[in-house]
This record gives sequence, C-alpha cells and structure tokens, in this order.
Amino acid sequence: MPGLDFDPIERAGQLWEEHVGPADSMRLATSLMRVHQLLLAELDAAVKPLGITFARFEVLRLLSFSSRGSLPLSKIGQRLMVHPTSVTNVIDRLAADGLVNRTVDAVDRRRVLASLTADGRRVLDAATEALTAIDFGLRSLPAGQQREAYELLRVLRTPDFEG
Amino acid sequence: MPGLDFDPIERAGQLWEEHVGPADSMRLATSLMRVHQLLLAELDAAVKPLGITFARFEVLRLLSFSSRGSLPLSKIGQRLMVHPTSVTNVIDRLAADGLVNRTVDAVDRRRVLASLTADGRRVLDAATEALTAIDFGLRSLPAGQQREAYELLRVLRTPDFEG
DNA sequence: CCCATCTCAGTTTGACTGATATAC
DNA sequence: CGTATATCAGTCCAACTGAGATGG
Repeated sequence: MPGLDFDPIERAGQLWEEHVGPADSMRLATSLMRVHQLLLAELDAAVKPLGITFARFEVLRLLSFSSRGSLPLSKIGQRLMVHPTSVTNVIDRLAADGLVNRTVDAVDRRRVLASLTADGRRVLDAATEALTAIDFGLRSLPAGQQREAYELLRVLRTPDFEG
Repeated sequence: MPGLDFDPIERAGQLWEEHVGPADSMRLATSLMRVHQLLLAELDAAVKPLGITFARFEVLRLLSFSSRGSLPLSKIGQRLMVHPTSVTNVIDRLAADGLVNRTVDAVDRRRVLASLTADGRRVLDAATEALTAIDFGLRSLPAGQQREAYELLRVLRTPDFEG
C-alpha cells in the first residue's frame, strides 16, 4: 500500500555516512525496529481471529510445554523475559477469557500457578496452525537464511542467559 | 540481572521440534521480538537524559537530513513508516518540548511542515553522540556481522519499498 | 526480621480506528 | 465534486514504577 520507490533505511544510512560516520550499527538498529513492527503486525493479525495476541500465544505455548502442565507466574516471567506486573496482566486477560486457570501452589502459597484450560488448549492449537501457515511471517526468507539470521541475533541475546 | 543458565528460545525451539515440527521460523520470530525489546530499552535509556525516545530521535535525524530543513508530516510518516496519527502525536510532543517548529506550507496549505529548532539541533547532536558511543546497542556484534544481519533482515522489509 | 511472590494503581509509549475540518 | 492532509477522540497493548499484601 504505501510503497516508496527506494529503501528509506538505506538512504538514511548513506546520509549518515556523509554527515556523521560509519553507519553499520545505525542501519541494523533501525532495521530491527522496522522488521519488528512489520512482523508483530502480521503475527498479531494472524491470531486476532482467535481473540489473542502473539504475546498471549507465547504464554499459552510455554504452559503447554511445561512438564507439570502448570507454571508459577514468576517462572513465566523469567522464561519469556517479561516484567512481573506484565505477567500478572497477561494472565489476567487469559483467565478472563477462560484460557488459563489460576491456582495457589499448595507447596509454597506465595506462588500462583497458571495452567491451560481445555479452551486454552484449543486456542493454542488453532494459533499454532495459523502461525505455521504463514511461516511466522518469515516466508520471504529461506529456512537456511532464517537460521543464519537466528545465529547472528542470538549473540545480541546473551545478556539473557549468561552466555 | 535475571540470567537463566540456558537459552529460553533455544529450549522452546527444541520442544517445538519434538511436539510440533520444524522450528526455524518460530525461533527467528521469537528471537526478533526479544532482541527488539532489549535493544529498544538500551537505546531509549541512552537518549532518556536528553528528554527524548529513540522514535523521537529518528524524527529529528530525518529532519536534519532533509534538503530544505523541513518536511511535511505526511512525508515523515512515509519515510519512517509511521501511522499519520502517530506522526501528529510525535510532532506534538517534540513541539511541546521546543525541539521542532510547525509551519503551514505556503504552497499547499493542507500541509504542515516540521523543522528543527536550535534546541532540536542541539538535542539531536547530543543524542547522536550518545547512541554512537554505545554503537547503537550492537557492540557485541562485529561490524561485518552487523552488515550480514542487515542484509538478511532487508529482505523482510521489501513490502516497504516495492523491492 | 528479611526476602520472595504476586497484585494494584497509575504513567508512558506507540499503533491503531473512525470521524472531522480544511484545502486542493 | 472527490481526494489529500492533518487532527481529534478514543481504544488497545505492553512496559514500566512504586507501593502494598501475603507467605516462607
């Protein structure tokens, strides 16, 4: 729809080199911002018919992968790198929609455990199908290059896992 | 600070392969979300002492690169891929802080031109220095790999420029 | 007592929708 | 007239800060 006839980030990079200096990091940072925006819009649109966002899909997926079928909110926050109050918020919404249950951990009653409901499982499966069908918004990149990009970006995530 | 002793996205990818199927696109999409979050937090923190966000920095930079020294809001939206109402919003804030001026285009009076003030120029220069000093949050990646990552991500931006 | 866990209230940001005024 | 430009009102989301309640 919009469609410029040139690459605006490439142009910004050229001007940066003329007026400021080396532009590699500025170009990549700007590019990451824009790719994130495009990707998130596409992923959210894909799961919107199911009444969730991509962020909520990630929570449902994490719960489905847990061995006990439930996880304390604090662990969800650690795994998804989400702020404690944000976890409370997203679980609030998922619970209001009947996709997860909240239960107090009998062993440590400070903890609240979240688990998938039957509806949550159904929504997760449908979302998985919808996202797989669009290759997570990345179909323009062959699988090999997806792996290359993943490995490059992985270095930038090392603060997450003492790497 | 948090610091898991494993890579949570790598683990999610392994479980995805066991339970769902090929995980390349899921891993890259999740990785892009997380890298964006880390990077934006660092870039915003770097320019926060100047009273701006990274998004506002991008507007100031774009204005400084324009040949006339001013741009219609519609053009700003096209170049930065920002929604019209978001442009109005960000220019509102920059104008309230005295960093840009708004003037009506004498040639086409539907248009509003934004231009840098002297203060805006000073803030832009300081922000440029602050961001360059931290290599735009990408110092963990050598310049060569920054270019590789940029080229890979560029493919994902082709919807932006009919490429 | 201190610390961990979760929640609540409220702020900031950015992206969006739909409607409107103005000018070409 | 229809179209383009900008704005306004209001929604939604996510991240955050600071404060508090509860339990180990």
